[in-house]
Amino acid sequence: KSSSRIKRIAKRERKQKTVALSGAPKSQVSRDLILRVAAQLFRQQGYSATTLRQIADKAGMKAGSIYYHFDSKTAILDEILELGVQRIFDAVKASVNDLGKGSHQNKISAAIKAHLVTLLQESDYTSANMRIYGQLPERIKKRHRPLRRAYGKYWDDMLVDAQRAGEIRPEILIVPLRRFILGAMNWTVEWF
Amino acid sequence: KSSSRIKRIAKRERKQKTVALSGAPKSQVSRDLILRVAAQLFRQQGYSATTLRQIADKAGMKAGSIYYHFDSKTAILDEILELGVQRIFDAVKASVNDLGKGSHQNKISAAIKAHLVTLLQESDYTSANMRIYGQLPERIKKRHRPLRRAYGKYWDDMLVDAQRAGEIRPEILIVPLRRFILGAMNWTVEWF
Amino acid sequence: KSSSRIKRIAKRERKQKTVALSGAPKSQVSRDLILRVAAQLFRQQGYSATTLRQIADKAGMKAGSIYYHFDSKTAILDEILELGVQRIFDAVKASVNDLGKGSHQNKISAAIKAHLVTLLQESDYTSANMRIYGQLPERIKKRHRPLRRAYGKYWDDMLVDAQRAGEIRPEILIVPLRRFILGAMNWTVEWF
Amino acid sequence: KSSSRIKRIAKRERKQKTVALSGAPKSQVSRDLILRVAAQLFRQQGYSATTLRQIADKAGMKAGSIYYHFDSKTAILDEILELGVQRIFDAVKASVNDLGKGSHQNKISAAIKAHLVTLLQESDYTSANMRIYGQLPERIKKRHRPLRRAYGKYWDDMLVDAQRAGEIRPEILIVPLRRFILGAMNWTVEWF
DNA sequence: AATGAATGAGAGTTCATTCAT
DNA sequence: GATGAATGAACTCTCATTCAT
Repeated sequence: KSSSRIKRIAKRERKQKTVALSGAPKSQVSRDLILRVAAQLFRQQGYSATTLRQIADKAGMKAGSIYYHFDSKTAILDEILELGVQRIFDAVKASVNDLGKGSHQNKISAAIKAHLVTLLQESDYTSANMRIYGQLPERIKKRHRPLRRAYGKYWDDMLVDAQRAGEIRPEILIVPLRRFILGAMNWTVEWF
Repeated sequence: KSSSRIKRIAKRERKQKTVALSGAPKSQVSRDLILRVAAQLFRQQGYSATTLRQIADKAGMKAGSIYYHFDSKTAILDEILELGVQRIFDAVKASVNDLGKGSHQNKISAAIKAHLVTLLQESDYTSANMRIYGQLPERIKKRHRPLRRAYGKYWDDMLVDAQRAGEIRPEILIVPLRRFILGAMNWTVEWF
Repeated sequence: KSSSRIKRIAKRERKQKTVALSGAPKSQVSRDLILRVAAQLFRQQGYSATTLRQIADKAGMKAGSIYYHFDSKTAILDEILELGVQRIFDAVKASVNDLGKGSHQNKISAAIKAHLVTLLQESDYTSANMRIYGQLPERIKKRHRPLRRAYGKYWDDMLVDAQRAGEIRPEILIVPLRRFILGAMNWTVEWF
Repeated sequence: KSSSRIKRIAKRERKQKTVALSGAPKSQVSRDLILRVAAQLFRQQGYSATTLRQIADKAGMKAGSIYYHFDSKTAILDEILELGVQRIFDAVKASVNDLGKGSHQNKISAAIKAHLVTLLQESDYTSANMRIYGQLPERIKKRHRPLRRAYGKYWDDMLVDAQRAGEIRPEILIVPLRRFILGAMNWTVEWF
């Protein structure tokens, strides 16, 4: 375990050097490719039904080569899981900020639009998220809960503000409302 | 392939005889237990992340013993997949038939109620169905398509009749309507 | 190990009682049937490719039932291995003895005829012997060496007598001669 | 089935390239080693009594590693079965061709010599063939019948020619004659 | 940056064997 | 005498992972 940690750190340093030297990250291409095909396969077949060899095949390389870019199969999963949420989160925040000052309704509107657009654009990552998250072992889910909670909190805050401003009826409970909105949006991606 | 089908049928007949004689089903108990715990695990972790040893553990037996009751892991899956749909289908048909003559709205109402009640009662089987069906290899899904199609057709017929009778607006497309109704109902089970 | 020995003895005693009471051994029928079908299967597929379930199927019973008659799969094998040699040995001895006084050539002639006739009559046992003996683990072969040696010795004695009487040329070595005769005869059974 | 055949061919080509480039065959060494020790074990213990772990042990590797070189246990068997016949076939053809023009007797003589010499040189493969072929399931034997038939036909043609030329008495039936010759030769290998 | 070859842990499965009935 | 149900050990096979090259 400890030796693996050391190796991981060593690898990271190597990578940063490469980036620093070339200006344009070289291996980044393969890395992204792996992530994308992995996300597709995870979505179609589930996480544990997907083989590293399948991923490697689709990415045009051999299974062993993946380990130059990632430490393990879970490392790929982790990154996909994070990307899926993070990209939406970023897009939503950016879109709401761009709005500057607006009614709460406008903000929520913008957030919904940004969420949906990103969802469909990055559908590999996001849809993989939807499909497989529920079936992952607790150990893995735990690592991603903070980010997911943060995104939930962001919505809750937005909705609470709107409610305080009287734009949402006072008797409505915020948390179920947020769950309903996000749930509804997320499953649109499954309709296609 | 055909010989395996013959064996399956032969086994079922033998079993029914035993039940008929003794009153108390003997090995059926183990069989049902295996099915139930397998459905639970499939639902929680997905099909391929679930081990036969896990199933056996939960059922209080050893992995090898499962093969006295089922031919393979897929055989368990197949039965779960079928049970999940069949039980709902049966309940819905029975409920609609019991109604005898009634308005189309009443029939649809009864069907919805029966579907939902069975969904929640047999939630192991039905919910396993929902969760894992999308990620199974084509080869397996193919086997279950006929039954699923038949159930869809049953609803379509019912809805078409209602539309002809003027109880559903004429411009509404039946297939998307049916998909929406079933989809909405099925995902209620995930809310809990 | 020791408890298994005790059980085996207990079983034997029980069996002898049954025989003593009924006069005509009852379970002997099943026993013989098992031996015969096992010999056939061993011959066709080899010892370890043959399952107890296959044997049981062919004998019209269930795998577990075999254990009423035999202690183990090897016990069946042992008996087949012994029967194959013993029956031929007995037939040859009887045939030679029946001859009373005769030339050595006549004796050898009679022995050959008896060996061949029995070989073809009891072809299940004898042919199983031929085919599988060479591939058995040393541990098993060891148990059957004494009987096989005894049969070899019987022939050697007969041939030595013939040689002393001048009916076999003196420069011929007996052991290779015997091996050639028996080998040639045994493989006739494979020709059909 | 067809995809597995394609893979096999693809693998062979890749390997030949490697050989051509490096001069020293790399993984071919392991492959050949596995084949050789497997043939030995199959011969001694039969096919189904032989474990992949036994093969791996003798080849100085772990059981799983075998699957880098072969698709399955049967794939190893198939190759051994083919090699055993093919090598003799090739040697016999070469030897007869080298003879150029000669009497039919000379040809047959050369064929017999080549068959015997190869039989004893490659005794692992050939002797494994002899011993286990008879006990294999029909499914496997079927795959190897064409090659075996071709070799039989080669001898038949040669013998027919000799008979037409008057070097074999006309009343002799060729097929039994060929069977006798090949049978007699093949069993010499068992004498040692 | 990538590959060929190997490994070890664990998967699904088979099978001789046991034993209460 | 025979069976149904279960067991445990061992089997073939898969797969994430490693590492020299």
